Amino acid sequence: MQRWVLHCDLDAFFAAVEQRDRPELRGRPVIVGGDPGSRGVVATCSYEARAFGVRSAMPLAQARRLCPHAVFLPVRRERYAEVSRQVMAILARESPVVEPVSIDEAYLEVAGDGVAAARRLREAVRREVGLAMTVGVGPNRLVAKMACQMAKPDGLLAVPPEGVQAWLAPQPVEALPGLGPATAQRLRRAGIATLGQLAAADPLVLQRLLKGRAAELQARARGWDPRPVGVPAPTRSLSEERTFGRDRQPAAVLPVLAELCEELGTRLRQHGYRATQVTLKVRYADFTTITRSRALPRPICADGELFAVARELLARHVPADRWLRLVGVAAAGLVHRDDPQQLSLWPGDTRSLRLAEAVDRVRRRFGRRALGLAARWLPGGEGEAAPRGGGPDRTAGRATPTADRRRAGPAAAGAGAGGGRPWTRS
DNA sequence: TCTGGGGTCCTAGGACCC
DNA sequence: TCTGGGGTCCTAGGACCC
Repeated sequence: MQRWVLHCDLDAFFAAVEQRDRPELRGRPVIVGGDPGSRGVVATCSYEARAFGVRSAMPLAQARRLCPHAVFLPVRRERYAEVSRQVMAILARESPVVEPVSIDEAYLEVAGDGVAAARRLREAVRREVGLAMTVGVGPNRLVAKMACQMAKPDGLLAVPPEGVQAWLAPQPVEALPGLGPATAQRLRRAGIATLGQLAAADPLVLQRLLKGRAAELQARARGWDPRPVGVPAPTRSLSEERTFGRDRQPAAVLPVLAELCEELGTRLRQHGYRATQVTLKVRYADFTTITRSRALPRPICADGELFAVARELLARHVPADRWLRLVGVAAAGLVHRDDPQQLSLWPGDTRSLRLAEAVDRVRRRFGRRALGLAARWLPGGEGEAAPRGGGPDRTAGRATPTADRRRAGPAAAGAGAGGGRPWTRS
């Protein structure tokens, strides 16, 4: 029996959920991403907004100029995740082989009639969740995804194996997923503009243009893609970053960096990971971005240990008088708790892991900021004067008034989903 | 116009080792 | 005087995706 790959993609997902939840928004341009006066970009916009030229990743200020009468909404990630789970559950009824790739996309493998399966899925998602989903059907992931792109919005396109080459050949090179503007420009300058030309190109010429990606991209241009469905790639890194409302100098960045390290540490421990590499990311006011990283002698996951490394990288590599618009921290070189080989390499370092997990239990009970690092780095906090080596618990009972305001403020105000004013950031 | 936040993979130079 | 060869790790940046 013929096996088919389906690529399912929810149309204008965030905006569609908002229009579904609030009927008065239907038929109107809706832009999800936040306050158009803030530093931010369009996460998703409805097709009504796209008619005005608004696109994903466009600065919100530009979107407002193009479409001033649009409704601008904040991103309600929890809500979209909930709707996403409903859709994924419908997909799982159709096939045991489902691979979600993002909040609004999944691959499926089915045996038999791929088109009939795609019709059933589209119908079920529309009826049960109230959303439009485009489905591409093909002999592999690549063809299914490209068919889906072409069928949007609210469409279904199937490309049978024998039709793949003829279907691909006339398409522009940038239609190939993974081949972006920079690579497309290089190919075009060499006279390669279509997938047919890429498929037929001299491998030696491609080697010069594309280096290590030459063979893979040429194979894909011919419709070849051996990647299996249903085998999610292991996690390689986790990160947290924040863009400030107004630029800051390094000293004023520390409280944010401390919070990011707490959030990152919590996620690492949730998934049972520890990191052997920490990277600090900084974006300067002129938008140039640097990363500075350090490999660690043993894997870590405690907030304070992450912060110590990140802070040291900041002090060493970022001049104190420069203005920053973003700071971020990433954990890589991940080792998992259950990997016996990795565990035996570092016996004896379970103590800090146990301590961090105990902190997580306290936080689940008393709130996210309990036993936090961040308080002492707030303006007016203890900052550099804080005693060293005391562990995170030393600051718990001494939160500053500033910290107390923060504790009671945004978290409480934003608690009701959709209850907060639009555009307010917590 | 003024540029989010979360990821993956590739390249390339230098250090270091045998 | 003219300066090996190969492998791995570390680090930084860039392309790309949703």
